Amino acid sequence: MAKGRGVLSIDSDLISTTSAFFLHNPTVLNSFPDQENDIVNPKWKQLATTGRQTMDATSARSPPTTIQFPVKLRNTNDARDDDDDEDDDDSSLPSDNRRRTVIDEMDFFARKKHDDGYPITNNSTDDLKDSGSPAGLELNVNTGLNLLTTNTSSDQSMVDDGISSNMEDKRAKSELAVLQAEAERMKVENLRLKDMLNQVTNNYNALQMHLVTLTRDQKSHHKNKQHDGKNKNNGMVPRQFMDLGLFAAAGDTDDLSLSTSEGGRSRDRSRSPGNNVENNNEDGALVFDQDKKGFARGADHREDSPGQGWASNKVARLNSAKTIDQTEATIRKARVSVRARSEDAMISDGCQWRKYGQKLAKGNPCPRAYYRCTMAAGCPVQRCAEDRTILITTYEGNHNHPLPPAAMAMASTTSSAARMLLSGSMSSADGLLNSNFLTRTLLPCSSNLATISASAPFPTVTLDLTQNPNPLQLPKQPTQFQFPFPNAPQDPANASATALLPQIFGQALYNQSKFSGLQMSQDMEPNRLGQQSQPASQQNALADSLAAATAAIAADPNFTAALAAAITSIIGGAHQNNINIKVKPNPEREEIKLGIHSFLKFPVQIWQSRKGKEKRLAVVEKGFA
DNA sequence: CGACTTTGACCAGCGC
DNA sequence: GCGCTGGTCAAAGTCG
Repeated sequence: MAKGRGVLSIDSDLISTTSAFFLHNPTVLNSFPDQENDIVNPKWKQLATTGRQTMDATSARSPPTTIQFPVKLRNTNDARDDDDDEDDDDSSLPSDNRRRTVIDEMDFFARKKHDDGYPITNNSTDDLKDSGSPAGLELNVNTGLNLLTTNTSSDQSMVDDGISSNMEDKRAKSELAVLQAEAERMKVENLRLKDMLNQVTNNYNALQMHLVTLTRDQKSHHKNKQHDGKNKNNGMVPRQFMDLGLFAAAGDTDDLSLSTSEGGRSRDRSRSPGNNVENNNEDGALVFDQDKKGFARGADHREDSPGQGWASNKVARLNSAKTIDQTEATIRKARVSVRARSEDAMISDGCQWRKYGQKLAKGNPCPRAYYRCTMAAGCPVQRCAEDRTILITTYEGNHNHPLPPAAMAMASTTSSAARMLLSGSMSSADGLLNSNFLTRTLLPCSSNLATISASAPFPTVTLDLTQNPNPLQLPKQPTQFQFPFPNAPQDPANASATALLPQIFGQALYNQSKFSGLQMSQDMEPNRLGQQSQPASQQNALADSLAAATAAIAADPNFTAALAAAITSIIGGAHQNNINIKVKPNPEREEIKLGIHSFLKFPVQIWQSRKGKEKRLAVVEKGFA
């Protein structure tokens, strides 16, 4: 199996047989020929140890130590020797039959440069120049795709038989078209399923609301008989629209007076996913307070049309206001808690903080200090710190003023985390479920870094900068996202675990991009991160995502159709994460770059070993410094 | 003297 | 209703 080299390597056969890329062809795992002889570049090896994971499709059997997916490019003369191609060791190869001539390879890729009709140039990134980018992250991804198909005749014919490139192009184009159609079909189906899910969810909510209404109505009538008609609004209680979960739990109009406080604090958010509305409501959803004849939310009681009567036709307006206020209030109350080891009283994050209070929290010998940002009047960002050794800094709100560069990092971090949290808690009706999901999937590679609290008074993201991987936190992410890390022992469970990936990795990637700030936070205090102190923390995140994607693909051959979206997402995430992905030759392999190709929506570089017949594709991203 | 910290008082929310 | 707690205010103290 391939030892990682830290380069996204795709079986170069796919270059010549683009059609194989998405075909659900029988898996032909690419055994990397020189796995034993291939000396890993020390630097790359280091990168691999930082969390780079093998993306080799064979990882399930024998987790590779890196994500590199070295794929040999079959010698066109090897068409008849497919079975023997697995033995790629350059030195061991019979020179005549196994070694692709350099000319062939050069021609192969050179054609891309000059042939407009080359099938894999369907996207517009072929203008990518060789990464003159600074020596930064080398992201080598072993896609683990079964890109090598049994149909290698095209490759062979292309070179050996002298068939014109036009025919090959036509064939490849047609196959590409088929694949694109397939991808489109799956996309449509995915959307359809999504709609179905939404519809089911809506129906569920509607039914639940209806049930609550009926129950409440029944109880209200019963109450009215006993309490002098104290409550006149029993027929339609607006709160049920606002706070379905609470309302269902309360089920009594007499409790409405408590809704302001109860809704925000006392209810257990983790009660059930079905009470998802409650989750949102707790942190800002409007709650009708009958005693006050108006709306209040959580802690602050913001009057909205006091005394206004309620009727069913107010629902739309109410929902609209609810959405706005939810967003506003949740943004205001979302908290980002940063844990870091520090001897100082507070983290120097570039902002000016003024202490305005200090309390001794019960049961905690360490005082809790309250700070207020003094860079601008009314800046809502506050933080408190406690504990002697571990400084817990809780940020709440967003700065309402320009920040100095020094403060940008933390501000960005917390802001990103807060947004992530909000997106997780508000964009979905899953409530707690969603939060948990976020925690596990959004942070597949950093679950030990960040946790999301759904039970706290306010939605809180905790960024833990103090720890090495913490066993007390999420049960070792791996149940969903573990991939063989370099030097990590083989874990057969991974094979089955990867089966779950197709369902989640996409969103994980998407969410991870939102969570870039968390990764930034790692970089902010590299010395406090133990194992994560290496500068490749971001790379790790991306590598995990890549690993997830590729492992997912590897786990399910039928999933190859998602490759385009997957890697596009990855690269997209890289953009958002501002991660510099670059590729450079592997000196150990004496590689030469053959060219740059557009592939999918991202450019790839093609590298070839000078001596061997191997080629590798490297996903390359440029433009980041 | 201004900025900042300290610290006790105050207030509101929450639980019992 | 009462007490506890968290959060805030503001006066007094400290420091440069």
